[in-house]
Amino acid sequence: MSDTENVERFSNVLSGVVKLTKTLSDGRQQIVGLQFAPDFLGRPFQAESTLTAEAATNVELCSFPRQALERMMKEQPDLEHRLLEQKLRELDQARDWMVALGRKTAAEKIASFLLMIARNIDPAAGPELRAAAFDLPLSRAEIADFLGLTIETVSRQLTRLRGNNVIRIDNNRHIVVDDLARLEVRSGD
Amino acid sequence: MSDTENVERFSNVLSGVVKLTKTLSDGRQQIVGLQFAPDFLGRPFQAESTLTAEAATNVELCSFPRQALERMMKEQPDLEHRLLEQKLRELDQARDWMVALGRKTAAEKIASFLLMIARNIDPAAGPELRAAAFDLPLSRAEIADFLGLTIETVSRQLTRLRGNNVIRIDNNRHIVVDDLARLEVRSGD
DNA sequence: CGTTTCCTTGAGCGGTGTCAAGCCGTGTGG
DNA sequence: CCACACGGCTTGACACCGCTCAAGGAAACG
Repeated sequence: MSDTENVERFSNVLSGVVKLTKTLSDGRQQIVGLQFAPDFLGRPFQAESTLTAEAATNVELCSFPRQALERMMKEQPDLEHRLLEQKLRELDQARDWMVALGRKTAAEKIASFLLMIARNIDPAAGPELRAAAFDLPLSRAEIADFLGLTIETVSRQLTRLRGNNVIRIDNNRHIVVDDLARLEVRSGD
Repeated sequence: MSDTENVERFSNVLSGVVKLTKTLSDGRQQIVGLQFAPDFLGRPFQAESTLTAEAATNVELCSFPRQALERMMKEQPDLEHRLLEQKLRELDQARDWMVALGRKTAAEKIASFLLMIARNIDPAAGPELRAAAFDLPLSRAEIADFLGLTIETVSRQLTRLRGNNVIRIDNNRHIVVDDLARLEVRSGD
């Protein structure tokens, strides 16, 4: 399952990573959100703005039509409350990335991105893990679209982190971070 | 009233513009949201992330403590629903700006910013107005923090738009746009 | 007046983009 | 099994946009 998803439906992400993309008329793209399990997926109450949801990895979804959701919310106010909390979290995340996009250097963006993946990819991991190993859910091109960079800059910055022994890279996708604190230092926060 | 506001309280913006700012440890700042009348202001259900709300212009607020809001929401589910819709709009706006921050040039950022102000500053104006005149609610430094640029770049791009007769500038703050379509062409969307 | 703050303008530099070449792993067909 | 093509990634050379640093103008205010 790595196709574009219809946003007129709603889903829970059971496993995998879904990317939310916006595209300018001349083709420039920006990934504006990543949804990990067990996030909720969809935008109720309005015609969607020009937003595309696409699987970034193999994804398992629990999906149902818009009307079903809105009916369920009427019957069960608790559901609307949980939806609100999820959307508030997404808003916080979006604003964190705005700082990265607007004010961080390429090196800081890459470090922040790796940290964010390390902390989200394993749902079981607590907030205070010291090391991490994971497969990148995005290609270099997708990372570039997420960070507002080019493929080449992403590649150069990853090579640089490897050269400084902050990360190891296997198969272009698998990343090992022995000391997350060293990444954090470079994330600019 | 142009002071920092306590985010442990909640408010309706009755008039004026409030800016939401995030700051990195070394002082770099990014404005992550602008709230116009009649927007709602505040972040329920959780310790606030590091977000500062500050009046950008003279502002009138209708403010009340956190607990009052959460009590009112329990009693009146409709309120929680309206809050959800507002937060969904804020999320859409945040994602629009992520595209601007990540993928637009300085010139496009400035054009997009002016368009956005023109459309929000007068709550009465419909979506299809052809011309606009308004006072910028932000200083050059604040515009820079909003667009991920420097003061100098903001100034140069505004001068350039004036040189091309797309806008007129009085008193450094008052902007006149005779043809919004010409701005839209330069906004990159 | 002088001072301050905000803004503009210029000169030069650097980080990131652009363009181009080549590498590596994988799949495909002979 | 090899030859080849292909996509994803890396690396290098160079250009340019936007940043840095610096000087000075304009308006507000003492």
